[in-house]
Amino acid sequence: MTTEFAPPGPLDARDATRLRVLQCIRSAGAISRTDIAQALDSSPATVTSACVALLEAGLIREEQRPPSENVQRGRPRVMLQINGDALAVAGMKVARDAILVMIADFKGDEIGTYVSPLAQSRMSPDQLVQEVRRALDAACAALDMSPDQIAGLSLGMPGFVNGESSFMHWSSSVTERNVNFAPLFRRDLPCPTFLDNDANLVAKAEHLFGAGKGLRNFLVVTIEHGVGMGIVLNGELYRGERGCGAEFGHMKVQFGGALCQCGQRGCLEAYVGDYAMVRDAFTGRQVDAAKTIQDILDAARGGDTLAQEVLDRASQILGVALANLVNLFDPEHIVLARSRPPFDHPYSETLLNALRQNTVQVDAPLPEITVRNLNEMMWAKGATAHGIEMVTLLKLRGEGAEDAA
Amino acid sequence: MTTEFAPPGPLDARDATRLRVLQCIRSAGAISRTDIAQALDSSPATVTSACVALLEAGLIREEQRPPSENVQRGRPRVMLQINGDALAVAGMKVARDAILVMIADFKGDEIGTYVSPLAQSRMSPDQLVQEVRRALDAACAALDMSPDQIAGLSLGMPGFVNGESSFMHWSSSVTERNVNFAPLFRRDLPCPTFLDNDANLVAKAEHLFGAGKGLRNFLVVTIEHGVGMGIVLNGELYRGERGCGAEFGHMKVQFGGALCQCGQRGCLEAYVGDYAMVRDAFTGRQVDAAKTIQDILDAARGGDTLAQEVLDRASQILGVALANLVNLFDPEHIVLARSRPPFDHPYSETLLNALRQNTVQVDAPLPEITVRNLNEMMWAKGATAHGIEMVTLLKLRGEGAEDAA
DNA sequence: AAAATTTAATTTTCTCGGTGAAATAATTGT
DNA sequence: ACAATTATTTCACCGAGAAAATTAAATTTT
Repeated sequence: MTTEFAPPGPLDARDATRLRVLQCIRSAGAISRTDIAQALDSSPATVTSACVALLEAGLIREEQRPPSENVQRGRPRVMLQINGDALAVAGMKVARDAILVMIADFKGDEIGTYVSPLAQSRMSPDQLVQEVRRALDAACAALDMSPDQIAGLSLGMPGFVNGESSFMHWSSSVTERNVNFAPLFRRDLPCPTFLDNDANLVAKAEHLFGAGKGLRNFLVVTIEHGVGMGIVLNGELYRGERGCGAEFGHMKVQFGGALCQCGQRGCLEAYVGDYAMVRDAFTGRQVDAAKTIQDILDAARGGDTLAQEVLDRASQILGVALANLVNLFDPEHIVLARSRPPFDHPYSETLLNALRQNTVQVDAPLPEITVRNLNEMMWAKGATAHGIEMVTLLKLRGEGAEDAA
Repeated sequence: MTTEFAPPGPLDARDATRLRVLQCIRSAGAISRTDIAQALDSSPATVTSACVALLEAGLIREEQRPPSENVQRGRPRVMLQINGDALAVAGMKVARDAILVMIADFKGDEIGTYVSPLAQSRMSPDQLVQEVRRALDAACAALDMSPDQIAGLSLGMPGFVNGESSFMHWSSSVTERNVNFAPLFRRDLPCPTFLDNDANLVAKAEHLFGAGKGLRNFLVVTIEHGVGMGIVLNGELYRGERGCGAEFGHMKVQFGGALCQCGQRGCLEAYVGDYAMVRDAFTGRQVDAAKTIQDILDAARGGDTLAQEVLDRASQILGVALANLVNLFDPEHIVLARSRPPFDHPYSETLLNALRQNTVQVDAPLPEITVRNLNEMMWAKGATAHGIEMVTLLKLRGEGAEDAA
């Protein structure tokens, strides 16, 4: 077992082909060599040799009994599929009060989840890495696994992060700025570890497994306490020049508008983030307990005019902001991802109207909008998707190295 | 002389290396084979063979007298440079009252310009192509050239255009919607002709020859009658899924705000476009003649408070809108391109302040902002840049085909 | 049931772009 | 003139991918 946790660099031509074949199999679920060749527009010979390598590496396997559905003449196709048992990865999300952990197999299927509570919501880098270690060990223990079985760990974190170098410019979870986490990970964690912005990871998950499968240009907008975004352009995650783009939550939608937690005014987040809506809906009222978004939804359903107004305004503002994204990026698809509590019907209706009314008018139809009501674990699941991708690259490079040795 | 005007498709590996070498030479101005090999991280042998092909095709040439500056021991390097005389391209911009033409050599240097007046600002597709033909012939005549000498024509047009297929969804210059210009070009024009959005072409020019040279992520914002944008991401022009993105001018900056020429409210353009500023500065006044932006600038300098306010507000709004772009794209660089009349000092100051105050705070410095005061011909020049790129691709593919024949 | 047919996958042979090593070219320094 | 140095070219080779031929595994026909 190697101990080199270098970030996966560019692949040579051969490994790139193997990766393409692997991704083709992954996105198809089960597919024959012939169909892979057709899908990738390459020769059967190339596919065969790539599959030999992937089979030897244990990353894929042949389906044993094709249920002989549509029986054809000729030699039957052998279906290939991802070998889920090949390895396991851990995906984690640093939230305010806990680290959320999901362990997934190589297929992306959940093996189990775990919530590791945090004493404070802000920590030093060292403390954070220790907490990650603790979370990993506890999750493995709870799932009856050994940490050795984890082939890679992907960590999602709010803030400005350069995912390629594991360098964090700033995060609300960390007391320091400008921290290079790579050496800390190497020192304290038993497996290759990758860091990225949390919304980027959700986008990656949608790209690999979700609504963005196979798409080249799409956006994932996360709406929770704050508002985040992941951008996939030309089939790749777009991170910006310094890893601090995609700050949809801080797009200014009103001059001198509502105060945002970032200290500026008029940010989208200051209108549609959970904290902002709670603030607006309960300002100046006698409130006996801490209120949440759920209380607003309940109040609105119960006929509370102010609550209804707050929801309505938020929907409208979000719709206009999304229209801005459509006008700028012209994406194929937008995924609105939210954990608890889910988007409501009236919410979506107002939103879609505002969207339609504020996009530039073309004959072509609007991009599709998918609303995803998930649970908190969507963040950790996003991280597993990224982890699987990273570990795959390591594996391919690793196998290549073995050949050479 | 071939007559196949097929759009340049993807290149094979060999032509791709030749193209990389050519671009390396172009961006360096003059460079030796050894340095090219180093810059492209490839072997000297590869560079040699690519250069042989490029020299044979006449696209580059060896510099005759290296002025023996820093004399070194050993065999002196032979400097290679683009052969400007290799070919000429025409760049055109469809403006409201004229087609602006620039003829440039293969180096990108201007051979000459020409303005071909238009009777109407909106035409049928056929009429437009005829006008283009007329403009080409007239420009060539004026510059003492034959249209046969033009290796390619690139046409910039406002509106939603798919640059890869020459399909126009909509343009303010054309009376019809959803027109495929490719067959019209083939029918009526004597050389390969390419269509794209005008702002995209300015971005291309900045990328090849201007402030964006060598950059991977940058934006070009054009501010004139309307507001446009070209986006370069990962070193390539980003056009969106359907070719109707980058509509920065129609980003909503105010709910229910000022009326835009697109019919919607609150668009950036409705605050900072020329027409909007003129409208704001002279509404409700006794005006004796048609006013222009220049009149506002003059009035403001002369102490006119309303004019000053209009300028100030436009600067501030543009600054906030640019901050949104920075927050979303995190670019290396933003070019503000404008022809007549130039940005003023106070304009830029207010703008930069608004920009600073509305970008997400990171330790990393803001992207650089270049203000470009150009003349009307910047649009046509942008088109020549694109034309050069397209014709280069044709040439490379063409030479390959000749080899085969 | 054997042979023919059909489709899938593998093996073989070949092509071609790129590379390293060796050769050649064009200088300066002694 | 000759050695040293650096740039470029030539040449033999490698390796990834492709076309063609072969083998494999089924069904259909006879």
